[in-house]
Amino acid sequence: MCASENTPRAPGGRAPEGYDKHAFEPFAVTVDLAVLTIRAGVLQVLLVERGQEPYAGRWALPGGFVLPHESAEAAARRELAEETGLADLTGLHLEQLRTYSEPDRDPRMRVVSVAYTALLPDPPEPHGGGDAAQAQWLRYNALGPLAFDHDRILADAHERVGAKLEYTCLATSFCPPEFTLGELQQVYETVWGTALDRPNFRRKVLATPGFVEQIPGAARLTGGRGKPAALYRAGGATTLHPPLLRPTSEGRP
Amino acid sequence: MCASENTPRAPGGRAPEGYDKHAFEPFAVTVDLAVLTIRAGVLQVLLVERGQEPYAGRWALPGGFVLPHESAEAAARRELAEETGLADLTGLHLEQLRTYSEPDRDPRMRVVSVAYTALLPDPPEPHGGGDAAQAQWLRYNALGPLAFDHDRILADAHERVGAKLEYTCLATSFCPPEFTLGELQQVYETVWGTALDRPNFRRKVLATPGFVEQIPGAARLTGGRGKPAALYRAGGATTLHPPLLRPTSEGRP
DNA sequence: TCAAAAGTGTTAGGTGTACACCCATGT
DNA sequence: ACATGGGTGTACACCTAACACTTTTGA
Repeated sequence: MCASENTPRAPGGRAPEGYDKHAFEPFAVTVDLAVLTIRAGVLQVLLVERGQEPYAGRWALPGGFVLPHESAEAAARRELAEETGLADLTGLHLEQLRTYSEPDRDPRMRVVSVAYTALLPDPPEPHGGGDAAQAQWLRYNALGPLAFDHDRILADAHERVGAKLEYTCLATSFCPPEFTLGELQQVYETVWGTALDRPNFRRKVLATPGFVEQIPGAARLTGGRGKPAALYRAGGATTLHPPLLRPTSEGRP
Repeated sequence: MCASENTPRAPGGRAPEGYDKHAFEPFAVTVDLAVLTIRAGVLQVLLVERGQEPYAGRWALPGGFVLPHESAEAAARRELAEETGLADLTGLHLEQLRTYSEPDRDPRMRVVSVAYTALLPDPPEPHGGGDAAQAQWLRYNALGPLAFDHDRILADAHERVGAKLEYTCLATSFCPPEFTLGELQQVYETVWGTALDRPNFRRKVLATPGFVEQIPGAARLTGGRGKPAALYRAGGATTLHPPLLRPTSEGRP
């Protein structure tokens, strides 16, 4: 609820009379970013190395404080720009994941963090913008334990992205403006960790109106060899009907 | 992120040296509850009437402040118990929806709210517990505009619940411990607002292992007339494979 | 005997899966 | 030629939707 007169229990059981902004222990509100990309068929995550305690030397998700006059989403967008050095975040998919609020998740103070998932096409080299600590792409597999509860946040992000690939057109967010169906399929295979049947994948994608649209006449050689692949753009649709379910989707209770 | 040394921009651009807890404008962190139930085939929402400005006289979602030493989920559970007067929240489905953080969503101060969706079986009469304002069940349709951004929160909750009915066993959370398949179907029909084919619904549910399990020998008359319906319990499964898609699921871009 | 609600059967058409096959290109 | 990756065809199992039909109760 918003600050209301109903059950207006400020810490200590007193009502926040007149909404004295400093009458109770403040919460810090931050954003955490799970930024994913696919480079060379490998799922990669943007991480920063911590220099101080706690968790000094560990990798952590990028993020930062939400400023007084911005929304959490605006904060996420700002932090992402600072961390990657990217000026234009066009083609970026940014989506709220969930909020993590365990009282002891940061040993120093009470921090409530709104986590966001961002998907980037191609790998913009993470040039640390100015004062920010250098951010780096690391393979999603082969990560030691991260700082704070960031392991869990990252796992939640991965799970969410995997699920949304099934029933949305999200996969194109991993792809550059022009891509082949093979590249699109590789997104699914990389995130899901399973191989897909190429002919069936192709039919499924093309049968979904608005998922992709072909760029007439364009083609590109992919592996140096083989038939040049037709190029596609992301279409206008956002949802998949019917969904593109992962194989062996049975038995995941 | 947690409060870290990376981009540690406290309001005003200064780093929060030593994490002075009062060095910056505090955020209030609250929870909002979208509590849904189905009574007599009608979707109902638990709401409280506001007595003070802003939005005096309007209906609002129940909720309250997150206390310093509890998680947002614990706060949601506590507020729900206070608001409904229910001591045992067994059989309750409580799930984080998303976080709303627009800077101007509460005109009095900066309030970041973590919204939760709760589903209750049957209608526990909302006996206002002690000091809390009286909460009431209102029909989901036929709601005037709510206070704050609660219209949007409620719409998001409805959308989320509708979507989760498709691929999870969530529907049993609307039902009492023992229910008929007709009642279960009514949950789907009420939330989705569409009629379903009874024979096919029945087969679908029974073919999903762990969705429901029959109580041997038990039966109940439902409409005063007609054949008594067999009774079922919720099973152990949580996900539906394959999903139970809403009809006319096409063309929802 | 009829209406109402539960429950069963049947069938036509669509969807997903698996796999065989052809096409274009570089080496 | 042959390997490599793109693209097409096809057959079969399965699922779904639609609807006819039977069963059990109260009025």
